[in-house]
Amino acid sequence: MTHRTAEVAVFAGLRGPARTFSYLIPSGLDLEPGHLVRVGLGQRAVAGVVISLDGAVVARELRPVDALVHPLPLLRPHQLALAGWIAERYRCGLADAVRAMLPPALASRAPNTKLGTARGERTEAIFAIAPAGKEAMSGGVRLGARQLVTLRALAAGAFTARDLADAGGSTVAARALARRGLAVEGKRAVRRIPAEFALAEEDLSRDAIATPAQASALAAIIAALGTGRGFLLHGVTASGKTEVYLRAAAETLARGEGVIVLVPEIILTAQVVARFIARFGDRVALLHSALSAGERFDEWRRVLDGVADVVIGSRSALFAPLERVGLVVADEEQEPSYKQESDPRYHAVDAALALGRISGCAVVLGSATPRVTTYHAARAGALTMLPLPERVGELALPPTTVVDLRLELQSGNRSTLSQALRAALQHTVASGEQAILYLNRRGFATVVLCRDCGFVAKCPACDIPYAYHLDGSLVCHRCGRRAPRAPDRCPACGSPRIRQLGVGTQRVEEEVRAAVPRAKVIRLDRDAVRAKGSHAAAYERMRSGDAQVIVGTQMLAKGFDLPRVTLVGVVNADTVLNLPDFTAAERTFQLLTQVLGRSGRGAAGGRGILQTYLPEHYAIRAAAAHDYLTFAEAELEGRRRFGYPPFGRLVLLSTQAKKLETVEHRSAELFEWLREAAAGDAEVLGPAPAFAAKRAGSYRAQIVLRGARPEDVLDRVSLSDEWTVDVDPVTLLG
DNA sequence: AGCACGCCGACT
DNA sequence: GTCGGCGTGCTC
Repeated sequence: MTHRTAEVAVFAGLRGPARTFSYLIPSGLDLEPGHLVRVGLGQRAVAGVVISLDGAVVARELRPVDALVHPLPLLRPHQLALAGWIAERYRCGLADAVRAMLPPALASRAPNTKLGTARGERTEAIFAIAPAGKEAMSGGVRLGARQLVTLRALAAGAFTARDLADAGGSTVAARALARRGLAVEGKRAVRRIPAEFALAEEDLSRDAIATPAQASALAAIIAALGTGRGFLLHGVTASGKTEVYLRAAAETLARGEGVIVLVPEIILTAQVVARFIARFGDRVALLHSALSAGERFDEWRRVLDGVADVVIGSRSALFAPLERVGLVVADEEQEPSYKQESDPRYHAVDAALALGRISGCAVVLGSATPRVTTYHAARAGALTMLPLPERVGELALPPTTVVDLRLELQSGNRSTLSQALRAALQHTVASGEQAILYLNRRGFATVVLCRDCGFVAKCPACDIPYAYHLDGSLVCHRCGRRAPRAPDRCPACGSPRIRQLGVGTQRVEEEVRAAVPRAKVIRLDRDAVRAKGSHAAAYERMRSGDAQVIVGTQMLAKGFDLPRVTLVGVVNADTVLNLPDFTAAERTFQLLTQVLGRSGRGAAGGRGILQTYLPEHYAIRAAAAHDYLTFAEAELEGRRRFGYPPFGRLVLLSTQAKKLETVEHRSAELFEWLREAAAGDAEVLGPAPAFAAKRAGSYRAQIVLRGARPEDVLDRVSLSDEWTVDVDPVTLLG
């Protein structure tokens, strides 16, 4: 071989699936996989990462690599191996997988990317008054007004830019003072930890002594460090999973290996994050999507430099460049947000298990309500089951009543609150306790409906019913389109008997206010939470006892650890259950369990009330009985019957176009190709309109492959980029 | 993303 | 006869 070549994933913003390009390695340039390089692409110079060496089938003139951007590889060998697994499993380009492993600031189309040279720690300027400055204050030296204010602030003990600004001074003035010898300037390392992660004192005391179940779970995990073993830490709410994570992490660090902790929605699990920061301090790097590009880069850089070796974040934190990974934790492993819904469409928990096989790290999946696929794997021995059966401090799970809404309706109660729920609410408030009322609007939005002809006001672009808002306006919850006023006569038949029907948080809130007029009621839903920090504010109002009842949607299900809540009411337990999706029952059970877990976290105990039109359904009965095993058995039986995961795997192919005809033609054509290509290896289901068949003016259709290795079928057809491919989708509702 | 090539309307 | 619309297609 005369010339060495490098396969390079380029960050050029190319449309379509990310591709790699081959380049010659100039002699004398010592390239390794993972190196960041600059290469020419067309007219431009772009950044890219070397993925492999000497893999090119040289069938053309190759251009040479221009230069090495950073002397050290940015991706560790285990990361490149994981990228390979992702590309293979999810049928995406290797370049896509590699791009997901680098901070966006690096992997974007920055033309002349330079890697920041800082050692990973940011610094801020700090100032102090000099002796000459003190003399100057007593007069004699001419000072501008701003400088004088700044000098006084320094004399009063201010030293950061923030202090100076608060006092009316500025860093500019302080620098000027420093140049004149009246002040001194210095630097200090700064870690910007967002305020919501600041540690509450009680978090420290909660790191309690391990229970026997915690101790044996911990021992099993520690014994498995380095073996690549996967675990399911199956513990009910408040059973102390976080403490197990913390101790396993400490042991891993003691062995000189790094730890990755995945959390679903960082803001909602701030307690977990706060406890890790409390325990491990500056060794913690936070990586999640709410950070700015710069912050994210800084945290990533701290990991690369080895300054931080505990990484906490949402799914992409799995790709942190730790030199050695000893332990990966995925908290709340059932959360669908672990699936990335853009390329590469990986599932972070499945990818974590793959990383375990690649690097030998132990992988701990934690959940009170694991996916039945995970539970099945644990029962079959692919994962080790670690049960944490009791709530720490012997808190009882709240006894829960199922209310049959059909009977309520028959007895003439047309309110959204059943007699039982109303009475419980009144009793709770009268006893000085607190209540959470949960409702799921999805699939159950307030619609405007004509009582005479059945006309429903719909969004013209999406063909789904408009949601009625209390101010009289109509809003499409898919595309955001608004109609300022609901019609007062039916556009179809002219009847005036057209009005809203259904349940929204606003309506529940009103009925709650009517039921308990003396209570303070907070509403928390997507509309109410838009203002930043209102989630935390609502939590604080409940925690302080300022409010007694909170009414809201999904976002109540997590993180609300309120000891004075003794009643959780679910206004409509079965809305998710009615969705046409293979995970509908599982999501329902998970949601109900999570919401019920908000009740009875204090000494006063608690109870739950589930309102439903399907009181016999196993998901609802099992949730009320806090019986995961019964739920899982029933659910797995159903999955087995229909070949759904874990008994078969799925690939979701979806497409969209402006014209219905285009979509229909395109999907019929692909369906036929797939049928031939599948050759019995997989079932081809469809083509069908997507659940949201029309969205933002486009029609959508989908085809589902179901089988043992359905993605293999894709290798035998050529898919145009009009199709998106989702291997192991977490929902088929798209 | 850029920047080519490429085939149809109103202009010097 | 030419300038230019942006519709596919390629970039190692």
